[in-house]
Amino acid sequence: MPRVKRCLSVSIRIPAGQRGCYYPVFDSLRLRTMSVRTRFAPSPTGYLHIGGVRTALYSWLHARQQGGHFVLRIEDTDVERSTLEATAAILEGMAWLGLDWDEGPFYQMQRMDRYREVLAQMLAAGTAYHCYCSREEVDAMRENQRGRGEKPRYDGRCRQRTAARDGVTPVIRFRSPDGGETVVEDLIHGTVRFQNSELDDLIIARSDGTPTYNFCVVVDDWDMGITHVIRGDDHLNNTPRQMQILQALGAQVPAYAHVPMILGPDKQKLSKRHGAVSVLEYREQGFLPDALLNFLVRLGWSHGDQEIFTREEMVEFFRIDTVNKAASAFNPEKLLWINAQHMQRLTPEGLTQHLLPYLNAVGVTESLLAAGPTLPAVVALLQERSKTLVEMAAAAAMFYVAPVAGEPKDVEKHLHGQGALLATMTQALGALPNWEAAAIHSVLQELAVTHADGKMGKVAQPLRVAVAGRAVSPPIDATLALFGREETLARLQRATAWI
RNA sequence: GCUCCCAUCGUCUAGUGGUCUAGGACACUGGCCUCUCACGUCGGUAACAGGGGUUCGAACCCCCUUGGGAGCACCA
Repeated sequence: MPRVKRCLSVSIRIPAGQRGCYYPVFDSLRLRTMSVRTRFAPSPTGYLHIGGVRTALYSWLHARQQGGHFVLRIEDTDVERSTLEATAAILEGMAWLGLDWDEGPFYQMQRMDRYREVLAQMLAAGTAYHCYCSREEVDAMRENQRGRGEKPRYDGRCRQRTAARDGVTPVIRFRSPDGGETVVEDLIHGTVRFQNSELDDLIIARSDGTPTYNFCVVVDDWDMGITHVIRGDDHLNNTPRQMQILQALGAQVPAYAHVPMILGPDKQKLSKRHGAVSVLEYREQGFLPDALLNFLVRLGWSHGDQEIFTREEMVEFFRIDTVNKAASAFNPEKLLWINAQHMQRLTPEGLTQHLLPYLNAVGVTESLLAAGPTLPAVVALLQERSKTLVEMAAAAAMFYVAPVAGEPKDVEKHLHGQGALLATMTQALGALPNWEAAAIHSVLQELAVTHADGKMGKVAQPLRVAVAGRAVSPPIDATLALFGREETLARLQRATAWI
């Protein structure tokens, strides 16, 4: 058994019989004085999905809150599946969300020399060895073990081999400890014990010399001085292996936090059929980055009864060790609600900045905007009746582009046979001394009394359909105020043709 | 098959042995507000997976069962 090194969050128990030492070893002093370094390490084999974003967020929050550093690392060693587009999408997604990194992005493909160097060291130190077993041989071994109801694992038959086997380029395997146990002190899951006998000698370099995932991660986390590895809990089973390699290297073992995964609304694994899984799709759908982050941070974590968090509050209140252990289901309705809440809390000016691209997307150009009412004023009216920026852009368009035709259903219901009323309204509004919401409101109220038994709805709805083209809009007085008199009268005039 | 993880309303969660006839939020739903749509506001429906322990006392501790999930690659 290799010498046990001191490390941060692990202890190794010597099997009964070999008396003596228990290496407790939680160096709390060191943990407190060492500056925090976390990382997010996606592999660029697809879009940046929502589950990845949450682990990125947790890592980022922990680093920001502790005044530490957040490192971005791209794990692109799977040459077959990694693409430049995916890398670009990841960076763009992170940037959109404002999850800024202090170091990187580092690319594993650019670190090959370093991996080979470490590999050579391990070979020399005897913590790794060449294995000449053929795939067939290993497959047969596993087949056999499965047949006996055992967990398939390499039996270490090349450990003692000193001579090369002709015509075979060997892989390199890690020489894992035979007995005892490896204990992960996970910040989220607590103490998790693994019997070392469960872990076999894993391949750390392929026969073509390229290093494998578990090895690269270890070397990178070590080199980059990562103090807290925050990642999906699908990696919990990899952790003891990584810890063993770290120990064999004489490196300090970081603290681990394995965050549960995100499930679809049906509690099944989140996939495309659940709708959007890529972050950038959420941007397209009109979600505010802070709202998405707020939703994600609450999925598996809470701070009293608080639901809405600003970015600053997240950084202040978030604690990685209070994250829930159980997987949680993605709830689109709640995301929508949180987004609406964030939209309401922004100032009209602030929200306007977010809205601009979406307006352009629906054809409201800069020049149309310049010719119409001031945008923050429109935003202020729409702010508490829009759940997404897309929805808001659609509603705002009406202020800059007059409807060419009324919604048939609404015209039928509210405008049909109202020619006289429209004419009266046109006249009354045209005669109004000052064009402002309160004055418009008074006029409409008078009209309601004189023409509609005092029912405001009987006046407001026909008017609304006439100027907005549909039966839904912000309060009609405020809407007309923003249109301006000229535009309002023009629209009324045009609407007479719809009747 | 083996190893590991997980388990409170439909969903996200609060709850760490008595203050729980289990709290909040989304969704759903009834009322109020109201020119439409929203917002807001007041109310309602709705949960400790099951079984054993431990204890004077268990949602909280232990064990088992059940049900989910992950891993067991020359993928990451």
